[in-house]
Amino acid sequence: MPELPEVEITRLGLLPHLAGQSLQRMIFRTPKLRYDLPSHLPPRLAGLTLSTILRRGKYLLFDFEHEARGGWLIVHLGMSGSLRILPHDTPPQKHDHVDWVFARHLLRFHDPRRFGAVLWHEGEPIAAHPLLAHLGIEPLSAAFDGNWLYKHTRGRTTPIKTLLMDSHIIVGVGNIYAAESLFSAGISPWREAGKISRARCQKLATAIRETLEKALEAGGSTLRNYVQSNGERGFFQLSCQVYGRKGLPCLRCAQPVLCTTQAGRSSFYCAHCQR
DNA sequence: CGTTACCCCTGGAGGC
DNA sequence: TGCCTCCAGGGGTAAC
Repeated sequence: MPELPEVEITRLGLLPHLAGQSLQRMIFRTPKLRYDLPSHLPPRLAGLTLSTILRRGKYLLFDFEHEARGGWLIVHLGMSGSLRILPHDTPPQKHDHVDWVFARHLLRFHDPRRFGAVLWHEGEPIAAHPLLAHLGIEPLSAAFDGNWLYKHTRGRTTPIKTLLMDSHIIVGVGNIYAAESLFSAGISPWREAGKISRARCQKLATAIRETLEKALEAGGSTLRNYVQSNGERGFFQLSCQVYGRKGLPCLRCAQPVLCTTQAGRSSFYCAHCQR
């Protein structure tokens, strides 16, 4: 479910409630998500204070840096994961896999499909973690623009959509926002990445940035409702131009939106508007 | 090295 | 109502 904007909104939602709080204990109800849980989270994590939460791609990085015995809690939401702040006595429900009991709040990880990841990292800079070390550029960073995209697509024969979703090149762009960005830029998801002109790379880079920022903006409005004792907070739904609209008229030209499969993922696009 | 196939899971939708 | 099949927004890993 979550792409970069949803993960960032999660980070912003958690931060004011957890920063500066000490972790009292952890509760595991599931032996493993993507990775084994207890073996990856040392009990001595309890007692540490959370200083801040960072994000790299779709990974949330909880900074428990504290004198000599600190480290980082790494959380990835996978396809269906979510993190919520809850009152201490909230009974767990189905698929509530992990609790971090802080002094004032409970942080709870919920993930029906269990593709999420929870890991602990210490002893080296967080950027050195094997899952983070080879991640690509942040699409909202100043360094990401048309020139960067042009340079890094040269020589690539893979379809542009596949490249956009490759986290070793660009992080955070998932299936929905890849489709929406390509529609916005008028580029076919099947276009060979290395053959896209500099001008169109510029257009695409802008489209990616604007698509993500628009989603962030939409999510920002839900922040004040972040703390809920029950029910689904639910991720905001960005209204999609092409994603999920197979067979429906293109909102630009009214031709039916197509859906094909690329690298095992569905690709929605308009063959008339996207070349 | 670049690219692709497969796999980890559950739940919801739609067909019969 | 029930059973079956297919599909889902991620991403690491193995294999070519």
